[in-house]
Amino acid sequence: MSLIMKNLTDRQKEILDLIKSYIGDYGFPPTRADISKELGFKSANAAEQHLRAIEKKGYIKILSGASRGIVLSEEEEKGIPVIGLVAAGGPILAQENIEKRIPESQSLLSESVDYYLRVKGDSMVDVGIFEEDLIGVKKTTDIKVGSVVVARINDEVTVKTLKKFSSEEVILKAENENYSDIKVNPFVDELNFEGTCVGLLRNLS
Amino acid sequence: MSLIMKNLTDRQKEILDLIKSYIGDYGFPPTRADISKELGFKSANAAEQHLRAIEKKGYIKILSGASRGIVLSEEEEKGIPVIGLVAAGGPILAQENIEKRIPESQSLLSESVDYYLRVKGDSMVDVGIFEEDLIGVKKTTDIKVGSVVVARINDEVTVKTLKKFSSEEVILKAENENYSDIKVNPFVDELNFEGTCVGLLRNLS
DNA sequence: AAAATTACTGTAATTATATACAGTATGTTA
DNA sequence: TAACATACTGTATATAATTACAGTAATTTT
Repeated sequence: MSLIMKNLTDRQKEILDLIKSYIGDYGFPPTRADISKELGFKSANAAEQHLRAIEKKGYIKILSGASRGIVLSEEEEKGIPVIGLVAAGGPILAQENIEKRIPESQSLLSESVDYYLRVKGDSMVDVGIFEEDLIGVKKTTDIKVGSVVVARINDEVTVKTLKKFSSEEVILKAENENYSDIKVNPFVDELNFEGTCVGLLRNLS
Repeated sequence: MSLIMKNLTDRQKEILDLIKSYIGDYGFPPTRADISKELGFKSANAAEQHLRAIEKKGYIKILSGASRGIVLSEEEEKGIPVIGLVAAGGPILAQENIEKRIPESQSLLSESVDYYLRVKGDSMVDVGIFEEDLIGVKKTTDIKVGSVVVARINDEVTVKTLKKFSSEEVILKAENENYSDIKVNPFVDELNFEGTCVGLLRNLS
């Protein structure tokens, strides 16, 4: 079972995914018959019951009487969270850190973005990452040397280029000549990689 | 009448807008009855006839037999065009220049973007605009000194900071010490402002 | 001046859709 | 072990929705 859709059964998740994909294809939600046809149910009521169950768990809202009246719940369409300042101690994606949400950008950035992080400071200006820019972060533990990473050193979140990564030493490079490299000994300091920077968004004007 | 919706009558445009706004509110298109109620028609057939007319003009597709089967046509939801290289001579938004389209980003960039332009060269690196970045351009003739503008000088499109703007001389500044300012005499050279840069998008990884 | 388009009202029929009720079977929780 | 949740089939019905047909009236195009 998925970690995100903890409450939903596999079948229910399958139906929720179908609804989303149907909306993507047609621009409106499926009927009970559409769902049944797609999943091979012989009775439209199978779909109905699943929908009720999914609604009960809060993932959709069924508008009574309206045809195709399936509304994805807030959480489902809230979009990608934008993280401003990260409170010390908690996880980055904690509710208190979420500044707002940006509707899913689809093909906007080629790789999928888990959240946007508002950049503080000018330590990355040489690679064109400026203060107040939003960097698109993909959560991954698969970190590569040379890529821009979001790292957490003793509860402090920082964005830097990964220069060296070995069991004895990790070097994080600031892309600004006024800053020096950060050398971390994983045995001394607590170091976690939150993700890789896969894109950037800037609001001018 | 609007310039963009040239074919549609005011009433038809009103209905098309209603459809879009309804979809925005509910996540699915309205029924004929919904449209009629909203616009005060006493017969659902009034909506039907309008829909047929709008379909005939190519702005929507009506899926026969399907409830709420109104599909916005390609053009209506294609999204914001991405411009790669601009062919000399023609308008920036000419079909041949459109590389792809990005689904409307809504609140992504605070101001509305008319098109994205892929940046060539490194003349703007000092303000964090790198080669291959996409800058969000808003078409406007209301150009301000100090802002990053998209200008066309004798058929060549360039992105620069507007440094000076007077009837005798226009200075466009490259944000890179290796480049010198471009001084344009509007009487000698043909100069057009295509728009202002209101945002930036970058794909890393 | 005729034909077509726009912009509706009104009626009605067919079909599309939601949804209740009655079951069956299996697995899970209290 | 009883109650509940999951995962369906099958039948039926009210209502939601599309959509055809018949008009009226004003405006626009040919």
